[in-house]
Amino acid sequence: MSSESPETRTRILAAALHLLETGRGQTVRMSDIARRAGLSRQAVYLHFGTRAALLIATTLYLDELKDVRARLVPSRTARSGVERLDAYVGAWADYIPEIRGVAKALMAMSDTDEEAAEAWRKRMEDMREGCAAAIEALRADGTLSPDYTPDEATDLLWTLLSVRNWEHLTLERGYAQPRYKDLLLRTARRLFVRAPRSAAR
Amino acid sequence: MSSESPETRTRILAAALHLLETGRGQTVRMSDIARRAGLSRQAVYLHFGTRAALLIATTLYLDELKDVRARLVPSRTARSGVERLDAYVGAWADYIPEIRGVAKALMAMSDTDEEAAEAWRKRMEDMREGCAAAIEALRADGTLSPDYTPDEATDLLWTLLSVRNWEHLTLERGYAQPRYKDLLLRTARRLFVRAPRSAAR
DNA sequence: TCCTCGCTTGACACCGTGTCAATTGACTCG
DNA sequence: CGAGTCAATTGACACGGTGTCAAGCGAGGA
Repeated sequence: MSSESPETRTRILAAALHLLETGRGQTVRMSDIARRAGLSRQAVYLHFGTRAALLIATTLYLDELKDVRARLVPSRTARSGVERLDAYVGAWADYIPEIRGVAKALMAMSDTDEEAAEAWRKRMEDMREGCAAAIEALRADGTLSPDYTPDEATDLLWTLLSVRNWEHLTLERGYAQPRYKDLLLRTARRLFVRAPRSAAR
Repeated sequence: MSSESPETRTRILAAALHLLETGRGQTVRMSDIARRAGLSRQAVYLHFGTRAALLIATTLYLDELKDVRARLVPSRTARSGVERLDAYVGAWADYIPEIRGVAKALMAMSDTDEEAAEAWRKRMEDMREGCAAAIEALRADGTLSPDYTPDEATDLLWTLLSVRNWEHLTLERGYAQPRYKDLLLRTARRLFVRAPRSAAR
């Protein structure tokens, strides 16, 4: 078995990642991903059984630590608490959604599916070690903001990466169908005064 | 016309709000809302033309300022920067998603639909005045954290309320179909090692 | 008595996800 | 060289939530 084609899988992941990241806010259909990967829609389903599977695999495919590391040095020029918050939120905006919601989701999972929860706890544990290592590297570089102890920074990073993994799940991002977007914009301005449409004609 | 039934509309909104807030993470179908309001699904569509319309109307139906005000006093006991961030994020978790994304969404709108964008800008302006008034009241009460100047607090509140209005839009929350939730949990643990399903049998 | 109007029932189109069956074409191994 | 394997293909279809349409019903007012 020479051509087990992990590279095809990678091509799919790259296509998905590209579409998800560049077309931010755009709905990404399975067929879009397939087309960009130069494959049929069904080929994607052969590799990843479901859309959910593909999305999760895509987030795991990210070289997350590298991506995140570039953002980890918070602005030292921010003066007020609000400004610091603002800078923080700005830098991490894409990773923040429902940080607390993630914890709740994990708890909920552990209630309903012990086996899956265990797998995830393991994964989170691994990730935490990775975070600690990355933070240690940052500290060694002297690029870690002195506002944070290594432990604090590890906490932050870990939380944020957890979110990165879970945001597709918790927010169900990308499940919406495209037509809703337009509908939204078209109806937004008139619906606040809209009267019941009594039997037309 | 004595029974123009604005109260029916309110009943629908209350039903939607209840389901959206209590069943957090649960998908809320139009039929669910209708059932809880004691109406048929079509009656809901008569009052609000689309799901999007209903969601927007629901967020506007909130007595947002009152709701938010209870949360506006940040923890004074938090010591480190991380802890303060943590307390902040915890308190506002439900309002935070994609704070920056909201701004982007507004910008995008102004590109594509000038009229709608103008209406929203107007609305945002109104809301900002409301925020300033609320913050002034908080300051007068002495309940506003001394960490924030009134202007800063107004900024914060306004941003957060903008998000509150837009989260349903930007995140398309609630559009997912329920079966995906289960699929997600069931497939999560096995898909990372999943091999292509070659022609079965 | 008739008409309006809010609401009902029941059916249907749309469309993205996920499934299935049959086929193609390349590659390896006897 | 032929058989078997396997990735990927085409084409069709079921599912289910949103949104639409037509016809009807019943209460209240002129």
